[in-house]
Amino acid sequence: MSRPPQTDGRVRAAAVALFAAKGFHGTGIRELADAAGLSSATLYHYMGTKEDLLVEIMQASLDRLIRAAGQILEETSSPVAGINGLVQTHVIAHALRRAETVVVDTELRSLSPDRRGPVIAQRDEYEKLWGTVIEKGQASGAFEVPDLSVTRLALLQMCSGVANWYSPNGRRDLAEIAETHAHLCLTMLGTGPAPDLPSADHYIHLVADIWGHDPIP
Amino acid sequence: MSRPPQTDGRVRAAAVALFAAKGFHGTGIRELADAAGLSSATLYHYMGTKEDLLVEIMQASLDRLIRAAGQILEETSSPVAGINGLVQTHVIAHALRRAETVVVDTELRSLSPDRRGPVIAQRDEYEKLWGTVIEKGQASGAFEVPDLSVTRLALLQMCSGVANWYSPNGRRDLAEIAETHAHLCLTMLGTGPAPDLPSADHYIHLVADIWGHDPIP
DNA sequence: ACTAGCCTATCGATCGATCGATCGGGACGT
DNA sequence: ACGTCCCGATCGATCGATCGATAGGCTAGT
Repeated sequence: MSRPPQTDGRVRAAAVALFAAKGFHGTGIRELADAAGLSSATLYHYMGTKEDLLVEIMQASLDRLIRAAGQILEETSSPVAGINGLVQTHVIAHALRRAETVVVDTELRSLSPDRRGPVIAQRDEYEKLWGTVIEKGQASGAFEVPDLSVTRLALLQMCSGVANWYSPNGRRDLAEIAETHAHLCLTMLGTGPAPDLPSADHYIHLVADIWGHDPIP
Repeated sequence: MSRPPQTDGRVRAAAVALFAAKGFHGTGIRELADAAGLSSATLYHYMGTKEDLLVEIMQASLDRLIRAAGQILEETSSPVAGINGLVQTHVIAHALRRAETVVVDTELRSLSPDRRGPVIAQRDEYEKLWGTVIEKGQASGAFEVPDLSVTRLALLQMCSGVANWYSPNGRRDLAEIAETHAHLCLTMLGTGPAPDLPSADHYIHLVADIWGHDPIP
């Protein structure tokens, strides 16, 4: 049932973990090779340059976020339900795959200028999905926000922070954390209590479908 | 009026800027020496190791945040006014001194384990000030939050994010941004409209007093 | 069935460059 | 003469990356 560990995947998994823990420039290729169970020479059979590997990791992660958001926006109609889904999914992904999301959130500055553009474009594409929903909520009177883009940035930043402190062994369980964030965000947007929203479990399954079910958190 | 550029300050300023822009491990000491207008050998006349320099920068920054927060908590009585002050000051400091705050927020992982403890303790001390105010607000019925520590983390993360995108040449001016964040935070905490809070200018002056008035933002 | 040719996966050795850090000594003010 | 400030030269270590070589497996031709 569970996939046998392919070398290519081992390299990427090791890189995600190390880049998240010690930073891109703080991780040497020998260290990376050791973690993947290879020599540093063999590493280059599975990747281009070290920067290529970083770009692939970031783009794959952003691609999953964008796909998840698109799926949510298809299955919801109201802005309230949309934000609820975006927030919970974002929080759950940042908790269960905190290594790769931390890399996306912290290593943009490690990219050379010519590699940075496409990654930033992908990030902007994702953030634009949030902006659109917030704007619709504002237009329909469901939300009441003082400033659209400041609010969008504040929401995203707040939800991304989960990756910095979530622990699977922690006091609170994931569904609780996701729902708390959704509640905080919707309150911040000025909505009253919202009925009939999907439970956190729904979004946990959605994340598992897109990111894979492996118990790596 | 303005202080003549002291070499020691030039070194620290250059380090803050470079560490923020390229990361600690992404900044070489020759690069740092160039930016400070010195040789790499002379650099060591003004600092210990490169890691010593990083620790000093982080501790100085956290010390200022703690002093600012302490000053605010002295001059306010209600939790609403307290959070308003903490949020606005945090936002303004993260905007006007975004380089040093970015270093604090992103380079903890670059510290060796024995240097990390004291810095984390300082960060925890600062965050505890927020936690105490939130707790008092919850106890007095001024706030209505689903989870004290998740809320504290969400608030802090959201306000720190300003350092990632603020630009002095941007569309919105700083007072506007700070007040928007205060409004979002207080709404999130479930308070109604709060009268008689100090304007953002008050906190801009407070930040200038503690961080210095230099136009380096 | 045997083999020649090719592809994938792997490694030890090593490349030039850069890393953080140190040395001995010069210049200058007091 | 002593302390402060400064640097060129250089240290050993490590960096990211490439080299040539080897072992094994698959395929095609005979």
